[in-house]
Amino acid sequence: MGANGGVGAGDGSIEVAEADLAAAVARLERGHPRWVWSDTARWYPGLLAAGVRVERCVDLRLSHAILRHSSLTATSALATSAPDHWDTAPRLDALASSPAPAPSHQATLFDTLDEPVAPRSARFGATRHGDSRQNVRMNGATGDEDAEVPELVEWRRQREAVRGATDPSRIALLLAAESAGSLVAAEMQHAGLPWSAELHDELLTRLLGPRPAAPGIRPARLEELLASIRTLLDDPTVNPDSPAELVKSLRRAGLNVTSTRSWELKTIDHPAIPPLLDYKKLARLLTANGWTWVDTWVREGRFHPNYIPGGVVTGRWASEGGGALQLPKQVRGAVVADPGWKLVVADAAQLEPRILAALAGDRAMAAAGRDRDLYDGIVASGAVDTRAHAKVGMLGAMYGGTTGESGRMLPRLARAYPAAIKFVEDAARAGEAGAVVTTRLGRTSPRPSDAWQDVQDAAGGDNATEAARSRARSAARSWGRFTRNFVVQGTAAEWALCWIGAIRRRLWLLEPPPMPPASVPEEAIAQRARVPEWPPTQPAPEDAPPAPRGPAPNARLEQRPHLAFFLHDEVMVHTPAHLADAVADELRAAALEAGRLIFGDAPVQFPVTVAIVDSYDQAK
DNA sequence: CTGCTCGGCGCG
DNA sequence: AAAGCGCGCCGAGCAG
Repeated sequence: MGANGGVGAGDGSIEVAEADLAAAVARLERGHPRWVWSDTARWYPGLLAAGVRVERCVDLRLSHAILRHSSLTATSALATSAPDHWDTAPRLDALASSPAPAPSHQATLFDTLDEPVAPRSARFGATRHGDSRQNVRMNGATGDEDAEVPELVEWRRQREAVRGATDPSRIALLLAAESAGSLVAAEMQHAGLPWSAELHDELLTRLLGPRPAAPGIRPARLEELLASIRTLLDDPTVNPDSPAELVKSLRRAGLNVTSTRSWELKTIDHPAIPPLLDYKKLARLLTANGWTWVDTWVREGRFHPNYIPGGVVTGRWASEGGGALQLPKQVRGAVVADPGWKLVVADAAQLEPRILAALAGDRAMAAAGRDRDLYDGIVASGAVDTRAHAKVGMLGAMYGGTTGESGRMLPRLARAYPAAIKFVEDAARAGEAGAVVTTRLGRTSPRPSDAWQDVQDAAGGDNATEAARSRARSAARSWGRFTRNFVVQGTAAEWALCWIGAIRRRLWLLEPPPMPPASVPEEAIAQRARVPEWPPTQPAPEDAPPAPRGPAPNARLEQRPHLAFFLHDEVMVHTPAHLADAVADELRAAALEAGRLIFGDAPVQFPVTVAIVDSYDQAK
């Protein structure tokens, strides 16, 4: 491909220098295309760094993973073909710092108007090792050239899989939501979570004492506690950071413990236990979220974790770097809005049991959650006597708990909500039999491993030992607990993806300027906020002037209300203060939208609690 | 020295 | 309360 700098080549493609890539994407973005690329995590961070936001995309890697395993597309060419590089391609964001040259990956841009309209496409390839240029190739509608574009080939294969699916609308929605989520993930990493290193230091100093001169030196408070522990256990050298050593020391002191878990220690009455529990709590704070953590992960007032959409089998996100999804409540006071900005924190109330009610079509449970706390509603129905019982009982039903309080609640819940309980029981039975289960939108659980199957087979014969049978039963029940939970957790994750996708679109269309001009009253701004449909239906025709929708693609998203954090069923938006109320409304409206997208008119509500705060610890 | 597992604990 | 699901990260301890 020939010319540099946007000059057309003979086949209708253009090629631009890498330095011009973001500008080219920003220009094309005005036509509201759907970018189809190999991997959002590979392509989008660079665009964001250049100040370019895209409206929508297809993430072929994430979509492929769903389609490969979904029971809704099991007979598709994609699912029945041999595994290829789409199954094994690593996420490429991590390779940026790798010494090895990154493999060539392509991205293709085209419009996803339904066939038979042939897509106009642009394509750019990864920079080759030692090559500073980047290709953008604009194709005409001819199919022969398209066939050479691996992304276009894969995209067609995926479309065929969706078209032939048992329920195309479900899987299509899942792919749209997953891809929208990939955009959110990259944008949140880009914008970061507002984090005050100063407040964090104050918090650590208050709890641990001043920062030690070097890592590895215990802070003053830990030294004090250590001295007490050693004295009270009469063991001047015990290291409480070593579970094995500590358990020996405790037993030498006459304490009958089998581990050093906090919950076990709490049942022991001994003077060494309180300082030991304090020590463990503070030592955890120091190692997980202490000064080293701040030095490592907070830069210029932001924590930039790497979110990994689809990183969990159930469809939840994972994260890496800084433990973003495990931020202890202890340190959330360091998450503070910028001056003149607010944090709007929302979480879905009792999301998983509500999801179960909707999945199972359980009208009684739906009614229990209508316009109130679901667990309160379960109590009001007379099924159980306290909210705590309702909660532990429902969690046990969804996780497969059989013992204790949770197990005792199950028969009562089964009487009051037979459809819901049957639903999770059926999912468990399927797993125990080695079958797969599928979420509402079509994400399917993995098959049990060969080792699992071997254990089952070994227990099948007439001469199987009792030990083998017992092992097989145990493994079967364990996998049943997994599949039981998979349908609920996985569908909840789908709801959450739809929620954040809707939030993302709504926030972008919220009134643009970070601060309103002095002459415009704030009320007028809120009223101008408009909400189109999501997922997007038909893009504007190519030859029509694009409708004015939202700010320019290269408006800085971090200067506008934006998602700053997402934690399974909870979101945080960082917003100029004058838009906080409007943001809160959008979060609620987006939740309504997510419920309708996935469950249509099912009479199940998905309420969210919303708090407008200055720091994260002020939320709920 | 690196790389691995384990115990433990943070989150939903 | 610590059972039943899903994760990531830490230090300790061990193997190579």
